[in-house]
Amino acid sequence: MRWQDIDQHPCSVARTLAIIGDNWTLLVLRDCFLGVRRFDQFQQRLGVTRHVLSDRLRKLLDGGIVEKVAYQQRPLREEYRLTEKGRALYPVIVHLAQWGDKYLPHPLGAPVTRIHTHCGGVLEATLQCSHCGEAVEARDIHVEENPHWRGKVLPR
Amino acid sequence: MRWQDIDQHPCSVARTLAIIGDNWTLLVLRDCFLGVRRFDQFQQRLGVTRHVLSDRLRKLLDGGIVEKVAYQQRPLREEYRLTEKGRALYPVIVHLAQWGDKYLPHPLGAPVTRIHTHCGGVLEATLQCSHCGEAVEARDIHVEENPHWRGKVLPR
DNA sequence: TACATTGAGTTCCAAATCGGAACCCTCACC
DNA sequence: GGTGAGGGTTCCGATTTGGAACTCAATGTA
Repeated sequence: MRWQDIDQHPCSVARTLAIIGDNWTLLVLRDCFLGVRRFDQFQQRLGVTRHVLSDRLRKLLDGGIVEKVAYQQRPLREEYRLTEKGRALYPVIVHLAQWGDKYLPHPLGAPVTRIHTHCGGVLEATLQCSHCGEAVEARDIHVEENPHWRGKVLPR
Repeated sequence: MRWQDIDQHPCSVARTLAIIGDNWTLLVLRDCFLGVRRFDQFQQRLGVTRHVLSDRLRKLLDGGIVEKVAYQQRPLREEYRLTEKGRALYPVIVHLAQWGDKYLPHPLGAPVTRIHTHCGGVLEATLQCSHCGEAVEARDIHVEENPHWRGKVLPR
Protein backbone atom coordinates (compact mmCIF):
# COMPACT_ATOMS: atom_id res chain seq x y z
CA MET A 1 0.00 0.00 0.00
CA ARG A 2 1.22 3.43 -0.87
CA TRP A 3 1.33 6.20 1.71
CA GLN A 4 -1.07 8.37 -0.28
CA ASP A 5 -3.76 5.72 -0.09
CA ILE A 6 -4.07 5.77 3.69
CA ASP A 7 -7.00 8.17 3.47
CA GLN A 8 -9.02 5.07 2.51
CA HIS A 9 -8.59 3.56 5.99
CA PRO A 10 -11.59 3.44 8.29
CA CYS A 11 -9.30 4.80 11.04
CA SER A 12 -9.64 8.47 11.95
CA VAL A 13 -5.96 8.74 12.76
CA ALA A 14 -5.05 7.45 9.31
CA ARG A 15 -7.39 9.86 7.54
CA THR A 16 -6.03 12.72 9.62
CA LEU A 17 -2.44 11.78 8.87
CA ALA A 18 -3.28 11.60 5.17
CA ILE A 19 -3.51 15.40 5.37
CA ILE A 20 -1.03 16.37 8.06
CA GLY A 21 1.15 13.28 8.45
CA ASP A 22 3.66 14.03 5.69
CA ASN A 23 7.18 15.06 6.56
CA TRP A 24 7.25 18.84 7.13
CA THR A 25 3.49 19.33 7.37
CA LEU A 26 3.30 19.29 11.15
CA LEU A 27 6.17 21.78 11.23
CA VAL A 28 4.23 24.01 8.87
CA LEU A 29 1.32 23.79 11.30
CA ARG A 30 3.56 24.57 14.27
CA ASP A 31 4.60 27.74 12.46
CA CYS A 32 0.99 28.59 11.66
CA PHE A 33 0.24 28.54 15.37
CA LEU A 34 3.22 30.83 15.97
CA GLY A 35 1.73 33.34 13.55
CA VAL A 36 3.61 32.57 10.33
CA ARG A 37 1.44 33.20 7.29
CA ARG A 38 3.55 33.84 4.20
CA PHE A 39 5.15 31.43 1.78
CA ASP A 40 8.64 32.86 2.00
CA GLN A 41 8.46 33.06 5.77
CA PHE A 42 7.63 29.37 6.03
CA GLN A 43 10.34 28.59 3.54
CA GLN A 44 13.06 30.50 5.36
CA ARG A 45 12.11 29.29 8.83
CA LEU A 46 11.79 25.64 7.88
CA GLY A 47 14.52 25.41 5.27
CA VAL A 48 12.24 23.16 3.26
CA THR A 49 12.44 23.41 -0.51
CA ARG A 50 9.88 25.68 -2.15
CA HIS A 51 8.56 22.77 -4.16
CA VAL A 52 7.77 20.65 -1.13
CA LEU A 53 6.35 23.61 0.79
CA SER A 54 4.07 24.38 -2.13
CA ASP A 55 2.84 20.78 -2.14
CA ARG A 56 2.24 20.67 1.62
CA LEU A 57 0.38 23.97 1.67
CA ARG A 58 -1.82 22.75 -1.16
CA LYS A 59 -2.72 19.65 0.85
CA LEU A 60 -3.53 21.79 3.88
CA LEU A 61 -5.70 23.99 1.66
CA ASP A 62 -7.48 21.00 0.13
CA GLY A 63 -8.00 19.62 3.63
CA GLY A 64 -9.57 22.88 4.79
CA ILE A 65 -6.96 23.37 7.50
CA VAL A 66 -5.68 26.65 6.13
CA GLU A 67 -7.24 29.12 3.72
CA LYS A 68 -5.79 31.80 1.47
CA VAL A 69 -6.65 35.33 2.46
CA ALA A 70 -5.63 38.35 0.37
CA TYR A 71 -3.71 40.86 2.43
CA GLN A 72 -3.27 43.26 -0.49
CA GLN A 73 -4.54 43.76 -4.02
CA ARG A 74 -2.26 44.75 -6.94
CA PRO A 75 -0.25 42.89 -6.89
CA LEU A 76 -2.51 40.30 -5.37
CA ARG A 77 -0.80 38.82 -2.34
CA GLU A 78 -2.34 36.10 -0.29
CA GLU A 79 -1.38 34.59 3.01
CA TYR A 80 -2.22 31.28 4.61
CA ARG A 81 -4.39 31.39 7.70
CA LEU A 82 -5.65 28.62 9.89
CA THR A 83 -9.35 27.90 9.63
CA GLU A 84 -11.39 26.91 12.66
CA LYS A 85 -10.82 23.30 11.56
CA GLY A 86 -7.10 23.99 11.56
CA ARG A 87 -7.09 25.70 14.94
CA ALA A 88 -8.74 22.60 16.35
CA LEU A 89 -5.41 20.82 15.82
CA TYR A 90 -3.78 22.98 18.48
CA PRO A 91 -3.88 20.27 21.17
CA VAL A 92 -1.82 18.01 18.92
CA ILE A 93 0.92 20.62 18.57
CA VAL A 94 0.88 21.48 22.27
CA HIS A 95 1.24 17.86 23.30
CA LEU A 96 4.05 17.30 20.79
CA ALA A 97 5.85 20.34 22.20
CA GLN A 98 5.33 19.31 25.81
CA TRP A 99 6.52 15.81 25.11
CA GLY A 100 9.65 17.17 23.45
CA ASP A 101 10.27 19.58 26.33
CA LYS A 102 10.09 16.71 28.78
CA TYR A 103 11.75 13.82 26.98
CA LEU A 104 14.14 15.54 24.56
CA PRO A 105 15.18 18.52 26.65
CA HIS A 106 17.52 21.09 25.22
CA PRO A 107 20.43 22.24 27.41
CA LEU A 108 19.21 25.84 27.18
CA GLY A 109 15.68 24.95 28.22
CA ALA A 110 12.36 24.98 26.43
CA PRO A 111 12.33 27.38 23.48
CA VAL A 112 8.94 28.87 24.35
CA THR A 113 6.52 29.03 27.23
CA ARG A 114 2.78 29.08 26.61
CA ILE A 115 0.87 31.44 28.85
CA HIS A 116 -2.87 31.15 29.26
CA THR A 117 -3.88 34.78 28.86
CA HIS A 118 -7.12 34.34 30.84
CA CYS A 119 -5.40 33.32 34.05
CA GLY A 120 -1.74 34.15 33.44
CA GLY A 121 -0.65 30.62 34.24
CA VAL A 122 1.76 28.47 32.27
CA LEU A 123 -0.14 25.98 30.13
CA GLU A 124 0.55 22.38 31.07
CA ALA A 125 -1.78 20.17 29.14
CA THR A 126 -2.86 16.84 30.52
CA LEU A 127 -5.19 14.30 29.06
CA GLN A 128 -8.32 14.50 31.17
CA CYS A 129 -11.54 12.59 31.12
CA SER A 130 -14.32 15.08 30.44
CA HIS A 131 -16.70 12.73 32.22
CA CYS A 132 -15.00 12.43 35.61
CA GLY A 133 -12.26 15.05 35.29
CA GLU A 134 -9.49 12.64 36.22
CA ALA A 135 -6.11 12.62 34.47
CA VAL A 136 -6.06 9.79 31.95
CA GLU A 137 -3.22 7.51 30.86
CA ALA A 138 -3.14 5.01 28.03
CA ARG A 139 -3.52 2.08 30.44
CA ASP A 140 -6.77 3.54 31.83
CA ILE A 141 -8.51 3.34 28.49
CA HIS A 142 -10.50 0.47 27.09
CA VAL A 143 -11.01 0.63 23.34
CA GLU A 144 -14.37 -0.48 22.01
CA GLU A 145 -14.69 -1.34 18.35
CA ASN A 146 -17.52 -0.05 16.19
CA PRO A 147 -19.44 -3.22 15.19
CA HIS A 148 -19.39 -2.15 11.54
CA TRP A 149 -15.70 -2.99 11.34
CA ARG A 150 -15.67 -5.99 13.64
CA GLY A 151 -12.17 -7.42 13.36
CA LYS A 152 -10.87 -4.82 10.94
CA VAL A 153 -9.80 -2.14 13.36
CA LEU A 154 -8.49 -3.90 16.44
CA PRO A 155 -5.71 -6.47 16.21
CA ARG A 156 -6.34 -10.20 16.14
CA MET B 1 17.82 21.53 4.73
CA ARG B 2 17.15 17.84 4.72
CA TRP B 3 14.31 16.37 6.73
CA GLN B 4 16.66 14.21 8.78
CA ASP B 5 18.49 17.28 10.06
CA ILE B 6 15.50 18.76 11.85
CA ASP B 7 16.60 17.19 15.12
CA GLN B 8 19.12 20.05 15.23
CA HIS B 9 16.36 22.64 15.68
CA PRO B 10 15.96 24.33 19.04
CA CYS B 11 12.23 23.63 18.75
CA SER B 12 10.78 20.78 20.81
CA VAL B 13 8.20 20.01 18.16
CA ALA B 14 10.92 19.64 15.54
CA ARG B 15 13.01 17.32 17.71
CA THR B 16 9.94 15.26 18.50
CA LEU B 17 8.99 15.01 14.84
CA ALA B 18 12.53 13.94 14.01
CA ILE B 19 11.62 10.67 15.74
CA ILE B 20 7.91 10.25 15.10
CA GLY B 21 7.17 12.67 12.25
CA ASP B 22 8.07 10.39 9.36
CA ASN B 23 5.36 8.98 7.14
CA TRP B 24 3.97 5.78 8.74
CA THR B 25 5.55 6.31 12.17
CA LEU B 26 2.49 7.82 13.82
CA LEU B 27 0.42 4.99 12.39
CA VAL B 28 2.85 2.52 13.93
CA LEU B 29 2.34 4.32 17.23
CA ARG B 30 -1.43 4.24 16.84
CA ASP B 31 -1.18 0.47 16.47
CA CYS B 32 1.11 0.23 19.49
CA PHE B 33 -1.61 1.86 21.57
CA LEU B 34 -4.13 -0.65 20.18
CA GLY B 35 -1.94 -3.48 21.43
CA VAL B 36 -0.01 -4.44 18.30
CA ARG B 37 3.47 -5.70 19.14
CA ARG B 38 4.83 -7.94 16.40
CA PHE B 39 6.60 -7.06 13.18
CA ASP B 40 4.32 -9.04 10.88
CA GLN B 41 1.23 -7.74 12.63
CA PHE B 42 2.29 -4.14 12.01
CA GLN B 43 3.17 -5.00 8.46
CA GLN B 44 -0.14 -6.64 7.63
CA ARG B 45 -2.28 -4.02 9.37
CA LEU B 46 -0.50 -1.04 7.86
CA GLY B 47 0.37 -2.47 4.46
CA VAL B 48 3.71 -0.68 4.71
CA THR B 49 6.69 -2.39 3.13
CA ARG B 50 8.84 -4.46 5.48
CA HIS B 51 11.82 -2.34 4.64
CA VAL B 52 10.17 0.89 5.72
CA LEU B 53 8.63 -0.70 8.80
CA SER B 54 12.02 -1.99 9.83
CA ASP B 55 13.48 1.50 9.48
CA ARG B 56 10.67 3.19 11.42
CA LEU B 57 10.81 0.68 14.26
CA ARG B 58 14.54 1.20 14.50
CA LYS B 59 14.02 4.94 14.88
CA LEU B 60 11.41 4.37 17.57
CA LEU B 61 13.84 2.04 19.35
CA ASP B 62 16.68 4.56 19.07
CA GLY B 63 14.36 7.25 20.39
CA GLY B 64 13.44 5.12 23.40
CA ILE B 65 9.75 5.12 22.48
CA VAL B 66 9.51 1.36 22.13
CA GLU B 67 11.72 -1.42 23.40
CA LYS B 68 12.26 -4.99 22.32
CA VAL B 69 11.07 -7.62 24.76
CA ALA B 70 11.63 -11.32 24.19
CA TYR B 71 8.39 -13.26 24.36
CA GLN B 72 10.03 -16.63 23.71
CA GLN B 73 13.50 -18.16 23.52
CA ARG B 74 14.54 -20.68 20.80
CA PRO B 75 13.94 -19.41 18.44
CA LEU B 76 14.40 -15.99 19.99
CA ARG B 77 11.35 -13.89 19.23
CA GLU B 78 11.03 -10.31 20.33
CA GLU B 79 8.14 -7.91 20.30
CA TYR B 80 7.98 -4.15 20.39
CA ARG B 81 6.46 -2.58 23.47
CA LEU B 82 5.90 1.04 24.34
CA THR B 83 8.13 2.41 27.06
CA GLU B 84 6.87 4.94 29.60
CA LYS B 85 8.31 7.62 27.30
CA GLY B 86 6.31 6.14 24.46
CA ARG B 87 3.09 5.90 26.45
CA ALA B 88 3.44 9.60 27.19
CA LEU B 89 2.61 10.23 23.53
CA TYR B 90 -0.91 8.93 24.06
CA PRO B 91 -2.49 12.41 24.17
CA VAL B 92 -1.13 13.11 20.69
CA ILE B 93 -2.80 10.01 19.25
CA VAL B 94 -6.05 10.66 21.10
CA HIS B 95 -6.27 14.22 19.81
CA LEU B 96 -5.47 13.12 16.26
CA ALA B 97 -8.23 10.51 16.48
CA GLN B 98 -10.75 12.94 17.95
CA TRP B 99 -9.96 15.53 15.33
CA GLY B 100 -10.46 12.96 12.58
CA ASP B 101 -13.72 11.76 14.12
CA LYS B 102 -15.03 15.31 14.16
CA TYR B 103 -13.70 16.83 10.94
CA LEU B 104 -13.26 13.82 8.65
CA PRO B 105 -16.19 11.71 9.76
CA HIS B 106 -16.77 8.32 8.20
CA PRO B 107 -20.32 7.46 7.08
CA LEU B 108 -20.33 4.43 9.38
CA GLY B 109 -19.24 6.44 12.40
CA ALA B 110 -16.10 6.48 14.49
CA PRO B 111 -14.16 3.22 14.26
CA VAL B 112 -13.51 2.99 17.99
CA THR B 113 -14.75 4.50 21.23
CA ARG B 114 -12.36 5.07 24.12
CA ILE B 115 -13.82 4.23 27.51
CA HIS B 116 -12.21 5.52 30.69
CA THR B 117 -12.19 2.33 32.76
CA HIS B 118 -12.12 4.23 36.08
CA CYS B 119 -15.44 5.96 35.53
CA GLY B 120 -16.94 4.14 32.54
CA GLY B 121 -17.37 7.38 30.59
CA VAL B 122 -16.43 8.00 27.00
CA LEU B 123 -13.12 9.85 26.78
CA GLU B 124 -13.44 13.26 25.18
CA ALA B 125 -10.16 15.04 25.53
CA THR B 126 -10.01 18.80 25.68
CA LEU B 127 -7.04 21.06 26.10
CA GLN B 128 -7.29 22.39 29.62
CA CYS B 129 -5.19 24.80 31.58
CA SER B 130 -3.81 22.95 34.56
CA HIS B 131 -3.55 26.28 36.36
CA CYS B 132 -7.17 27.46 36.18
CA GLY B 133 -8.89 24.37 34.76
CA GLU B 134 -10.49 26.25 31.90
CA ALA B 135 -10.71 24.84 28.37
CA VAL B 136 -7.97 26.40 26.24
CA GLU B 137 -7.97 27.37 22.57
CA ALA B 138 -5.09 28.53 20.42
CA ARG B 139 -6.25 32.15 20.60
CA ASP B 140 -6.11 32.11 24.40
CA ILE B 141 -2.40 31.40 24.46
CA HIS B 142 0.42 33.89 24.48
CA VAL B 143 3.77 32.45 23.48
CA GLU B 144 6.81 33.69 25.33
CA GLU B 145 10.22 33.13 23.81
CA ASN B 146 13.16 31.80 25.81
CA PRO B 147 15.69 34.69 25.80
CA HIS B 148 18.45 32.31 24.73
CA TRP B 149 16.97 32.15 21.26
CA ARG B 150 15.71 35.69 21.01
CA GLY B 151 14.49 36.09 17.43
CA LYS B 152 15.27 32.55 16.35
CA VAL B 153 12.10 30.83 17.44
CA LEU B 154 9.30 33.29 16.91
CA PRO B 155 8.67 34.89 13.53
CA ARG B 156 9.93 38.36 12.64
C1' DT C 1 15.75 -37.47 6.63
C1' DA C 2 13.32 -34.23 3.86
C1' DC C 3 10.11 -30.50 3.62
C1' DA C 4 7.28 -26.70 4.86
C1' DT C 5 6.34 -23.01 8.10
C1' DT C 6 6.97 -19.03 11.20
C1' DG C 7 8.94 -14.66 12.65
C1' DA C 8 11.81 -11.07 11.74
C1' DG C 9 14.07 -9.10 9.03
C1' DT C 10 17.51 -7.86 4.46
C1' DT C 11 18.39 -7.38 -0.53
C1' DC C 12 17.23 -5.96 -5.14
C1' DC C 13 15.28 -2.95 -8.61
C1' DA C 14 12.14 0.24 -10.83
C1' DA C 15 9.28 4.20 -9.68
C1' DA C 16 8.21 8.15 -6.91
C1' DT C 17 9.74 11.93 -4.08
C1' DC C 18 13.21 15.14 -2.31
C1' DG C 19 16.89 18.81 -2.12
C1' DG C 20 19.05 22.40 -4.45
C1' DA C 21 19.18 25.70 -7.67
C1' DA C 22 17.48 28.29 -11.39
C1' DC C 23 13.73 30.28 -13.63
C1' DC C 24 9.02 32.70 -14.27
C1' DC C 25 5.22 36.01 -13.60
C1' DT C 26 2.96 40.14 -11.90
C1' DC C 27 3.22 44.29 -10.24
C1' DA C 28 5.56 48.30 -7.90
C1' DC C 29 9.29 51.42 -7.37
C1' DC C 30 13.23 54.28 -8.95
C1' DG D 1 14.35 50.29 -18.46
C1' DG D 2 16.22 47.97 -14.60
C1' DT D 3 15.59 46.12 -9.95
C1' DG D 4 13.13 43.97 -6.34
C1' DA D 5 9.42 41.46 -3.75
C1' DG D 6 6.20 37.76 -3.31
C1' DG D 7 4.77 33.44 -4.65
C1' DG D 8 5.38 30.13 -6.88
C1' DT D 9 7.11 26.25 -11.06
C1' DT D 10 10.72 23.68 -13.64
C1' DC D 11 14.71 20.91 -13.97
C1' DC D 12 17.99 17.47 -12.54
C1' DG D 13 20.61 14.30 -9.85
C1' DA D 14 20.25 11.92 -5.28
C1' DT D 15 17.43 9.59 -1.91
C1' DT D 16 13.55 7.02 -0.44
C1' DT D 17 9.58 4.07 -1.48
C1' DG D 18 6.89 0.08 -2.95
C1' DG D 19 6.83 -4.53 -4.26
C1' DA D 20 8.67 -8.78 -4.38
C1' DA D 21 12.04 -12.18 -3.50
C1' DC D 22 15.47 -13.95 -0.46
C1' DT D 23 17.80 -15.13 4.16
C1' DC D 24 18.32 -17.28 8.58
C1' DA D 25 17.29 -19.94 12.70
C1' DA D 26 14.44 -23.02 14.70
C1' DT D 27 10.37 -25.77 14.90
C1' DG D 28 6.62 -28.75 13.29
C1' DT D 29 5.23 -32.61 10.06
C1' DA D 30 5.49 -36.70 6.85
